[in-house]
Amino acid sequence: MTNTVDAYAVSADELRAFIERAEQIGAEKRDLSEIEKELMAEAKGRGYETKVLRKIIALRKRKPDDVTIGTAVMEMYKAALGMA
Amino acid sequence: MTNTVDAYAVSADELRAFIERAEQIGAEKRDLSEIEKELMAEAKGRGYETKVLRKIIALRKRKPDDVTIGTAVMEMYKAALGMA
Amino acid sequence: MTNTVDAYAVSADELRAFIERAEQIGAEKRDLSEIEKELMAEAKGRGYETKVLRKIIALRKRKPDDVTIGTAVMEMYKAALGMA
Amino acid sequence: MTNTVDAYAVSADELRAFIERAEQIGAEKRDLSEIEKELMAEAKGRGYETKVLRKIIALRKRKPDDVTIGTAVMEMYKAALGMA
DNA sequence: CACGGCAAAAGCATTC
DNA sequence: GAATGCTTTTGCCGTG
Repeated sequence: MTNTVDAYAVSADELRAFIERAEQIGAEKRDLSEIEKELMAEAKGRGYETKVLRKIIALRKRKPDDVTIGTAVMEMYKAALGMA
Repeated sequence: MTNTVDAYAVSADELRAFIERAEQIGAEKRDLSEIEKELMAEAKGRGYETKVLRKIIALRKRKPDDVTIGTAVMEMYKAALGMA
Repeated sequence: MTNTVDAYAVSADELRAFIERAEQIGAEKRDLSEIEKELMAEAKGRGYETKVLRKIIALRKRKPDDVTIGTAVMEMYKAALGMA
Repeated sequence: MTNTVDAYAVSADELRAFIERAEQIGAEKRDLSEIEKELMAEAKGRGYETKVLRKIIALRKRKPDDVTIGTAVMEMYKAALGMA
């Protein structure tokens, strides 16, 4: 027979499982961040400017349309402000 | 003989390699985020409050930090301030 | 009569006003950071370890948070996980 | 006569004063952030794209030289990658 | 479905 | 120049 204690125990196991899986995913993300950091350090050692590298990557990630639209609005605002 | 064009070409290959490796890492991170999202959706379907789940996870991550900061000077300052 | 030029001019004024107000706020923030820096320098001159000071401040900022998250569901989950 | 208790008491007061001043500065910074948030919300309500607004502000904050140098390297990398 | 709030991540500055 | 913490940005989720 299933009583409240059993149900609670099952719930605790399930809860713990969810949390541990989430924490595992978090750990893997942190590993990837570490690898990325090392990669950038290597690039820097090879003479590249990591700041610009990151900008390039961000640029490629965005949809081409977003960039176009974004710059169009940007130009409009700059023009309104008398910026070159 | 190595001329500027060759050097430039090599540089381009190397540059491209760095960027593609970084983008690959980014893709893996996004995959993990997707898996995490699905995990949370599953937890929600099982009746858990994902908001609280996330807080629990954050709490467990912070707990070890509090242990780390137990220096002598810290304890002295805390005592002077009447902190537990 | 309102033509596009006038509308544009008005828009430019408004845009400029928003930006200048934002920049003013940014300047005030930087002033505060500067004051904080000086304060820490003074504390250091008085013999305090600023690193520990900052940790104390961070600790006091987190303490109220722990109280905030004391929901019933949270407590239930923590109990199920054997957390204090 | 100054004994350790008095010296300690004075130190505690001084320590507390430093920390409270720092916390006060932190509170003021948070207030400014709140005001900035409201300002941006107002701008959005007036039809401006806050994302672009922030970029404009960042642009004006940087020294003109920085922008030029940054874009030069950026163009070099983009060229090497065959980006438009 | 747009909006605002919230938590995670990235980027940045500052420290030693 | 490595590392820490802070600020800013980004994505996510619930809500009107």
